[in-house]
Amino acid sequence: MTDAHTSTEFVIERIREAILSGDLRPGEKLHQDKLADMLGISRTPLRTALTALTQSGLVSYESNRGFYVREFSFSDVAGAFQVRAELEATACRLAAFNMSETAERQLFELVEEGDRLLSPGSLSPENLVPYRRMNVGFHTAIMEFAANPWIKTFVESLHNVPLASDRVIMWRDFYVIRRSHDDHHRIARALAKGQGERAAAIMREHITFALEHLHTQLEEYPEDFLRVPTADTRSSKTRTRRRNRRPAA
Amino acid sequence: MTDAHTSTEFVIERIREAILSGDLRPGEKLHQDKLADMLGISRTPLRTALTALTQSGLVSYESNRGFYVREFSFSDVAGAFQVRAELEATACRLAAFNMSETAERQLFELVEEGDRLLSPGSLSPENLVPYRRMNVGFHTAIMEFAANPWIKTFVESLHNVPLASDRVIMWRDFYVIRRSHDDHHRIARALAKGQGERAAAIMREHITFALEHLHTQLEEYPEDFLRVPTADTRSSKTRTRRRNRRPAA
DNA sequence: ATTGACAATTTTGGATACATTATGTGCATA
DNA sequence: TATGCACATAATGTATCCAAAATTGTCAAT
Repeated sequence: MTDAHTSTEFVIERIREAILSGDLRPGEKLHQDKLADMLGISRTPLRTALTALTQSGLVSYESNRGFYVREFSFSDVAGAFQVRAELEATACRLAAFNMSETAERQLFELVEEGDRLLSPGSLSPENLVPYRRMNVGFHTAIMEFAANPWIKTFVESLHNVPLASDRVIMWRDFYVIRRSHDDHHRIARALAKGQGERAAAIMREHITFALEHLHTQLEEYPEDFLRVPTADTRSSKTRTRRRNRRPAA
Repeated sequence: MTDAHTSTEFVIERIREAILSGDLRPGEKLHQDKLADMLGISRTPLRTALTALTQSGLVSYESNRGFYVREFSFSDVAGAFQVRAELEATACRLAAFNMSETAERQLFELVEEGDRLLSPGSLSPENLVPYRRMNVGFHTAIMEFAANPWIKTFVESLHNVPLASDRVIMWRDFYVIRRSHDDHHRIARALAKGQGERAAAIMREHITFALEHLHTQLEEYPEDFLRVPTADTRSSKTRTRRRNRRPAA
């Protein structure tokens, strides 16, 4: 199934999934004993997993107080899109210099795959996952052609921000998807022709619009999304308690 | 001394320093028992520290084989500069919208501090550290004004790439420093006037040139820098051993 | 001499036990 | 009633111990 050799690696993946899927809620305390029990392991590999997830940004940590599911404000999400737009635009600019025959073919195949999935005139539920795979593949491919590993690394870590994750697809409005896929067409063609700046511009807008659209969708259909914790989830009592205690130490 | 409350946090900092300073060489194996002994702690907090450092990119890890000081190719370093240039340019563009009175003042104070340090007409060894602090402060300040935490996060992690770290200063050629600080002047003024694009352009070149300069310096005075591991540091024997064994698993 | 198999040793990964720090409760006091 | 302190409780951080895996060394066979 997974290629995780150690239980730590296995648990990292388990918890990441639980957080991104919303099984573990933002701000929720990650109780070591309880979690270890649930997962059927001891605290040692669990703690290892949690520190790893802390570094990759999904979990927050305070010395001697423990781990929490990290909370993201909407401004964090917006910022993630902003930076992703820049990074992937840069990827386009760089990729334009490295487009081999096979690279071109790979992009066009992904684009055609998208065409097939959208050809019915709507995105059926069973095509949602394949479409997402295609989408991820397209963006990833370009970052690989850019041959700058940092871009891919950072973009991946931005996908750990819940609503900025590429697992969110705007499936409600077919026209939006169609248009988004049209961007892919143009980006692929631009790259093939070595028009790096053009590809970059389309990509930047492609991602910037995704944020804008997310924003409007959030207001119209908030129930479609996991709650974004703008307010605090913990009781105000606990919070003041904490504030008062900390400075003493 | 440090504000590390746990020995894990303390050890993370110790090891990071050791790696960035070159005490621990790229590719070197991080032996758990030995390291724990040296640091006077048990393996548990050490392992925690190592997984944390793995995620932040300074250490590499293979299941059941252990931790190694991560090796960076020159192309990694170049890529780090490239991405940093884009990120900090973006920071400039964003910061231009958020320039408060105090923000302006803060920038100009840093610039003036630089003027003072450079006024003798050369950068004396005892001024090297203050200059570095000023430099870091300047770049950090702009990223903070940009109000997008991701930028700062990623740039910080790029500073973990040995030669891309801001602890490397090109002190040999005073004109280069002077010119670099002149960029700071212009960036500060541009931001103060709300000229985001201009500031971004200067910043991009500011960092792009730093890479170019590093490159020439590396060729002229390689002994000034810690060895960049283009070739492998481990014995070829160990390496073939590994290659042959792995596929069996 | 080289290769391959096997045992011995070392090293890593995980579980448990212990120490330390935070949290919560109750009581005394103002 | 509210506040502050002391103690009890619970949770985290670290050390130690055991199990599993990898590395090393030995030896026979070719």
